[in-house]
Amino acid sequence: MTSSVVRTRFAPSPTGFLHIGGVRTALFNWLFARHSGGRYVLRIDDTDQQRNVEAALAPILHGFRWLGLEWDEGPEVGGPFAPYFQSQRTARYQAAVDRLVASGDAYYDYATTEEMEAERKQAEATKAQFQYSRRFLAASAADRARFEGEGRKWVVRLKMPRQGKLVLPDLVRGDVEFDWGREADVVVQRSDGSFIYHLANVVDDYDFGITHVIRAEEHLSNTPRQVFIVQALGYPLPAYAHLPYVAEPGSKRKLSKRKLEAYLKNPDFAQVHQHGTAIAAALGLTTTAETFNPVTVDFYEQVGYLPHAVVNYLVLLGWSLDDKTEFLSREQMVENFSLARVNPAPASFDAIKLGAFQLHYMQALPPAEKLAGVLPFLEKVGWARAPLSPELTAKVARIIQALGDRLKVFGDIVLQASFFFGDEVTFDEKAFTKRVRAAGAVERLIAYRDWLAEQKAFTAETLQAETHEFLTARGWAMGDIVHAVRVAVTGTAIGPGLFDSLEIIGKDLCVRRIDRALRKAAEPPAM
RNA sequence: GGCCCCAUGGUCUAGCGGUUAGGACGGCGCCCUCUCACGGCGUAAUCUCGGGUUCAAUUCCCGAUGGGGUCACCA
Repeated sequence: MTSSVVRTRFAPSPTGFLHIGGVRTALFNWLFARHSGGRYVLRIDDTDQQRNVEAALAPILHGFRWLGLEWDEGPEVGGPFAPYFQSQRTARYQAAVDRLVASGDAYYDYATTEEMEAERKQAEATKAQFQYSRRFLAASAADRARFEGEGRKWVVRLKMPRQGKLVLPDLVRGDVEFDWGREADVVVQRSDGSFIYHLANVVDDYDFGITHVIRAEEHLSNTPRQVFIVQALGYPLPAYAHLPYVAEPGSKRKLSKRKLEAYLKNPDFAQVHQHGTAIAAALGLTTTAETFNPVTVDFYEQVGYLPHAVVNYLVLLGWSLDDKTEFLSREQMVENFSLARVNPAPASFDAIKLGAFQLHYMQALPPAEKLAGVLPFLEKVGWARAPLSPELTAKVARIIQALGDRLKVFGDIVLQASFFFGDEVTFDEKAFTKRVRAAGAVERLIAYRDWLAEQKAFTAETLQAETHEFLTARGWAMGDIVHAVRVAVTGTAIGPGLFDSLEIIGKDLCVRRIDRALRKAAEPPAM
């Protein structure tokens, strides 16, 4: 299985969610393989017999595809070393355990959990370093028969060395040293016959010809036992690179998808979450902490981020090209990526900064692509249905143009363009009070309404020019009319340029909406 | 607690002995302006501490402190 070609892997367990930290690790594996002209493998760690592996895996595979992190071998694409599911590879693990036992590097152990726990407590009490006595180690068939006669159950443990040091070369951290004597005789096969991750992991990496194990730092402490298995089995040692983990917003603790509540106390994180939630609400999506969380990539797809913005943000979390490059194309990333430039310190997740990348790439997006990106959202709220008529296409294109940079994510369309669709408009009461009920506003609004109804060329450009004349003729300023008209016509005080809005809405509807606002202004304010 | 890792502004980072410590996000101020965004200009803010080594330490070494990871019949 030795190969001179670089082979990396990412091994998600099918949990149903693609964690942003996991994506960063996967991205670095992907980039390293692409940079080296190697292969990137996706392996599924489903040793825990879960029920709906397929259902739990689908969103993860979908997320990777959305981000453009295609795998060369793995689920759905196959490959020369299939199967890529751990649950289907147990024969390989059994063979490895048998060899380990045969060579004396592992043993059947018959200690009960309680007995093991007692030894651990004992060591703790005397402040001694815990080291299993191995008194239930079965050295022979006779031992096994005896223990089993006592009704004991076996487990297979590694017989770890109790002397010497392991010097582990790490591509990110340099040499890391461990004392073998501090490593426990960990279980590799459970009493039910199933296998522990570390064993499966080593066997799979060997079987798949993985040359570089690039994973998060949390695995560093577990590496000695894996190295022991590698060596006992006579496998070549892969190169290791332990990446810093992605930390919580505003903290250095490891990011976890289970702590949404806590992260929402971070104002920046909360702001991004709230923006997404508003879009989801407009789309009628039911959102839960599990399915709708800025720690999960799903969130960004649902809200309408550009995948490359997410990738560009993530590649810079722990890696940099130089002192000033912020925006990198996929090609630049592949060309320049190196493990040597990975920063060993953890980096906290900053959703606002991700938003800055999103804005940048959105601004650079050609109008046709914006139109395509916005379409699914329009369909979801029922403002449009594919295929769009030429008129609707033109209207949406015009709206996107008018929205300009206000359209930060595709989902913003449903938040910011509602008054361009349908007849009725919902008035923002605060804005209505401030702008329409203001002193003199109604009179000016009536005058403008009558004037507007007479206008022939109803384009933003001419409306703006003509409005100026309208105002100077009366000695009014732009501010005297614009705010009330905006609220009357769009219902809200914020939005695209007023004349763009008037043009898109059209004369008749503008007049009707102003009339409605005037009627509302004539009524007493609702409490 | 043991072991291991880490340490430049609030955040992401550049720096690999001599720099006015650079960039980005965010903040603040001003400008632009029909609102909101965008944009422009400006501005504040960083080398955790203590010892060495050296003519010279943010940079190299040691220690402390702080932060974090990991110690399962989870992955």
